Parts: sequence; C-alpha cells; structure tokens
Amino acid sequence: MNDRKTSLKPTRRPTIADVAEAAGVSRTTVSHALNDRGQVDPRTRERVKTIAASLGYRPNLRAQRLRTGRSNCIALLSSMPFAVAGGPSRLGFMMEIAATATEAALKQGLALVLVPPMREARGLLDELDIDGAVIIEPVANDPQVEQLQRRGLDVISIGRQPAMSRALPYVDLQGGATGRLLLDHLRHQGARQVALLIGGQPRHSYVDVERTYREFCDELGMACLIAKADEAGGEAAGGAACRALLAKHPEIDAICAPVDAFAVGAVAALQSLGLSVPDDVMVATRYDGLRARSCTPPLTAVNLHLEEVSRLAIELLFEHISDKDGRAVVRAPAAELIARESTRAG
Amino acid sequence: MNDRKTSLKPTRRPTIADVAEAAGVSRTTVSHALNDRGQVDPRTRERVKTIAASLGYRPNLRAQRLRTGRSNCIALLSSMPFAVAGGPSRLGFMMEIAATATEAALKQGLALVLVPPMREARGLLDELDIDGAVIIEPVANDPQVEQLQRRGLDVISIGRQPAMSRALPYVDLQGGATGRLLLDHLRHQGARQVALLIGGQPRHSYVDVERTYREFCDELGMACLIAKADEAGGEAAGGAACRALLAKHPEIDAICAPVDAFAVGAVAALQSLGLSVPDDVMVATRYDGLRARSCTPPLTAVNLHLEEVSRLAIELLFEHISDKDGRAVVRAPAAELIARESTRAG
DNA sequence: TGGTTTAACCAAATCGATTTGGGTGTATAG
DNA sequence: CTATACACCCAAATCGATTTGGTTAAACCA
Repeated sequence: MNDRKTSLKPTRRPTIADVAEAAGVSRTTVSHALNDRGQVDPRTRERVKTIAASLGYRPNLRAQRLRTGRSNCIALLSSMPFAVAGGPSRLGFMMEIAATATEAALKQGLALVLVPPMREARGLLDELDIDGAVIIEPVANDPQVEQLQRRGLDVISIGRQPAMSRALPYVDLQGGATGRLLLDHLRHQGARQVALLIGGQPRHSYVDVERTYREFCDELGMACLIAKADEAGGEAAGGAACRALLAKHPEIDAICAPVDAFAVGAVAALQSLGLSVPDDVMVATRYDGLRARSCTPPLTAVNLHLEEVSRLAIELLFEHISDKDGRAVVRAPAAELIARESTRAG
Repeated sequence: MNDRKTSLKPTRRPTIADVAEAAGVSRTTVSHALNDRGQVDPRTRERVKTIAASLGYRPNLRAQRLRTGRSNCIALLSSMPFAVAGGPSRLGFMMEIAATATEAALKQGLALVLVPPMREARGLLDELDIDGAVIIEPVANDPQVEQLQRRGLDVISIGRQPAMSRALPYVDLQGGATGRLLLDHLRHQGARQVALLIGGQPRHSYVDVERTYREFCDELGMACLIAKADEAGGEAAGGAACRALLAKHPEIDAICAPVDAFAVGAVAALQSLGLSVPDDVMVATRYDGLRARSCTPPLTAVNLHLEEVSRLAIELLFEHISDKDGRAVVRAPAAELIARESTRAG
C-alpha cells in the first residue's frame, strides 16, 4: 500500500484535486479555469493553467465522459453484407470512407471506430460507447439502424435510407446522376442494348439507378433488361445473374453493374462464356475500388469523391450530435466518369 | 423538470439503482448477481438477472470504465508518413490491416479506433481513451510510441521496432525472408544487376531487407547498389531516387523496392526515361495493394497474409493488456510471391 | 453451551471529473 | 447609509457503476 510513495513506476497521474491543492484553490475553480468557464480571476486562471501544465495534468477522459454524458466517439458501419463489403478483398467502399472519415472525425475531436460487416457485430454493437454513427447505404428498416436508434443515438447515412417515412439525415450520393453518367457513356461507346445488374435489397442507390435506367431505356426505345442478384452471394451471384441474363437476351452488348463485386463476377461469367470484354459485351461499374482496377480488363467506373463524401458525413453527424438541429440532407459533389478498357469502343 | 415523468421520449435508461429497487436488494447485490461475482443466493441471482433483463438494464459503459479503469478500446496507428500511407490513395497497408484487425478486436470485446497519419494526430493522440495500441512498422525512437508509453499504455508493433534496447512486443514480419523471395524471383527471371530502393528512416523492414540484399549480392558476386529515398516524398521521391540510380548505374536491369509508393514512382521514372518495364528493367515491390495492382504494368509483389498478421497483432496486444505477461514476439506466416507483368522474363 | 465459520446481504467509499447552489467581499446605485 | 449587483470563489451533489468493509443469522464444532 505505502509503496505508492516509494515505488518509482506508478507515480499516480495527477487529478484535478492535485492541481487544486497545488494551486491553493478548489476543484471547482480548477475546472472552471481550465475549461474557460465560470468566473475566475484572469490571474488565477493563468496560474491554475500553469500549475496544471507543470504537473502534467490531463483530465481523466472516463470521468469526464461519465459526467458529461458524451463519449466523443462515433462508429462507422456498413450495411452491405460480408460478401460484398468484406471478405477476401475487404478494401472496398467502407474502408475508403473509413480512411478519410477517420481523419475528419479526429479533427472534430471524435474518435471513429469501425464496425465491419460481420455476424457477431449485432451483439457487440450495444457494447460500443459512442455518441452516434454513420451507416453506409442502409436498407429500409435496417436492423443496425434500429438497434442504434433504440439506444437514442444519432445516426446519419451515406446514401439515403429508402422508403422510410422519416429517413435518416443523409449525404445524397445522387445515384441517379451517377447512373446516367455510366449509361450515357455506354451508349456513347456504341452500346445498343444495355442491361442493368443490381442487388436485390431495398437500397436507395438501386432505386435511383433503376429509375434512371428506365428513363434511359424509354428515351432510346431500348428494351429494359434488369437482373437482380443477391448481395450476400458476392461475385458469384453477380456472375450467375449475368449468365442468366445473357442466356435469355443474347443481344445484350453492355452491362451496367453498380456493385463492383457484381461487375467483376459478370466479367468472369462473360469470359467463361467465351465472350470478350469489351468487344462483345462492355461492362461498367460504379465504385472505383481495388476490384474495378485490378479486374482484367480494368473496369470503367466512377469517381464518387469519397473523401469529400466522408468529410460531409462526419460534418453532418457532428451537427446532429452537438446542435441537435443539423441539416437533413447534404449533397455529395458530382461524380466523374473514369473510362477504362472494359468499355472501350469496339 | 417534472416532464421527466410525463414526456414520452427520454424515458431515462434504467440504472443499477433501479434494478436494485425493483428487486428489493442493494446495488451491491445487483452488481454481484449480474457479474457472477461475490456470494449471492442462486435464486436471488436469477431473480435479479430476470428483473434486470425485463427492465432492459444495460450497465453504463462510462461509469463502468471510470470505476474499472479500462476502456475496452485500442488504437491502430501507422508510423509511415502521410505521403506513403495516406494521401490520394489511402487504401494501403494500414487500411488493409485495419479491416481485419477491427474484426479481431471486436471479437475480443475491444473497439478499434484508427489514427491515420496526419499532422494533427500528435495532439489528438492524448485525447483518445484507449487501453493500448498497435503501431505499424515504427521507426527507432518513434515519437508516437513514446507518447503512448508515457501514458502508461500497452503498445505492440507490427514489424519489429529497430535498434531499441528493449523493443516493443511485435509481430515478426520476417522482412528478410520476404526480401529473399523477391530477390530470388528477380534473379530467376533473368536479372543480372538488381538494385535496392528503400526508405531512409530506421525502419526494421529496411534493415532486414538490406541485410538480405547484401548477402544476396555477396553470394552472386553482384554489385551492391542501394538507394534510399525520403518516405515523406512519396512516389516522387521514389522516382527521383530511381533516376539517380540509373544515371550512375545504367547496367541495372531490376529494382527491388519494398515500399509500394517508391516502386510505382520508379516505374514512372523508368518509363519517362524511355525504358520499358519489364523488358529493360524489372520492378518488384513488397506490399500487394492498390498501387501495385493498378500500376501499368501491374507489379510483382508479395502476399504478406495481412489478415493473419492483424489477427496475431490484436491477440498479442490483448495478451499484454489483460495478462500483463504476453509473448514478446509472434511470427507472421510465410509470405508468398505474386508474380506479375513487371517482372516477366524478357 | 459458547465460539467459530460461512452464506447472504448491504451501506458507504470510490473512480475523477462537472455542475449546482450558495457564500463572501467590494463596487455602484438610490 | 442601506440595497443591489457583481466578481470571485468554494463545498457538496452528481454521473453510475464496482469494491471495501462490514453486519446478521444460521450452521457447525467441540
């Protein structure tokens, strides 16, 4: 017990009480002085600050949090199942957002914890001490969102949450415009029959792109060929859907597959059918990640400006956490096409 | 004030005191019952648990942490400067490790927060409420490591911390063996004069690979050509070092550049000199990330099994946090070569 | 029967901050 | 010369758990 004083190592970290004693004032005054609150003589304030610094005082974060009720910590979740967002090539959308979001969060004094898509996450989600969360492209009635909201946490999404009476505050990814970018490009490269390959879940980006696709087909008098694959099936599901599509409609000469896993699966399926990409069928996808770039041939994709998107998302969440009166929507910057070999004009 | 009772939303979350009251026992007994500690009548224990569940009681994490002194939170840091680990293509080493480490950590009940390479990180590092940290390839006397250790936190590294009297506990990346893999491959592909391009910082993987390279040169009677580039300079620095190297030693027909940013920079430099990769000069790198794969031509690299590495790292840190008697070293699985176009035999 | 264990439980201290609700003493107004 | 305001400061309550140091009563032992 008394080795507290004699032992060298543990030198108990100074608390606010130590500072108070050293400065000859009360703990209250120390707290006020250090936080620039309350009424404290400027000279006293300065003295307290000096003494605190010389003692190497740093407030205990846990105590601070217990008292203030804030954790200064937020979570980033993906609603995409493991096969698309996680798995062998985990470096997708989520991690790209995580990389910049982390930085933006730290600048606001928030630590960001990742919650990867995994089965066990459900139970662990309640164990996280966070003030709020950003969720990527949630589906309608997303269970993770509900779980977080039950805890009374602020949640915002990247991509609108579809079909909810009161959607989460969100960063608008403008799926329609992005889809149009891809479709126009395909047509411009000479495609006559473009098919759409999307996921089966009620995700807003699919709704957006599907509407845009229908408009596109209408305008051009093109047949509307839509296939839906199960996201949980990953690349394989994309491949299967692509096969089925081509079996029925051999006239297809371009596929727009926003989900990169599906696009890569489609390319593999086409090649296994003896078809050449892009000469027989062009393929374009939305997310310009590792999958798109390291595909053979490299896939035409879109620059979504995810750095900016994640910055906006953190900003938006921060508004809601602190002001309690943040914006409902924030628009992402316009996307730009990145043309690659997979859509090279024949 | 009294709208506490009438208003619908805020329904104050039940505390241990509420459970105690409902069960007609003391807070102590509730705590003991729920945590399977102390001496409590099995029937009482069961009753308390039931009541707690029915009230929807969940312990307040902040209070728990203040009392127990643990945060169940760890940080992941990169010691690499922004230009290599961050920047336009942030999806490097660190994020790949983050993706799997996060999952491994969550399974141990630990949340993982990312600390990206950024200037402001220094000040923010002290604001993080964490129990320990994993740092990727620290340099000798790494300031971030020192900062964390001053706080009395457990720190382990991925890749040994070089030249320290007492290195951090670490996951051994076996830089020597990995280097040998690349060098042997280059020679096998017909290289006669291999040069080494590494970073200037005292990083252990460089030390390892440099030693291996010297042995390799000795064995083959090959000239020992080593260039060091400034990590902070990123791809440009790699390019410049490569140019300098070739100006002096035009006989070079292969470059081994473990840092992917340097390798990509070297390729660009070579091509701007009118040299072909791989026909005139082959290039191989260590980390098989986005840069290596989307380079033209794609770079030969090495599968470091980072999923396994990060799992091991989290395990190691967990040992040190809880047991206070964890292992000092853990060996990463052997790396495997991934041959690509950049080293195709002429 | 008197003394010691042991099971079951609890009141209060504790962690380290912030916040509430005063308590002084001095200046200003009436 | 008394009110009122204000600047400055503090003791104690508070956040919600865990832990310490008991008390009580029944069981056990010689």
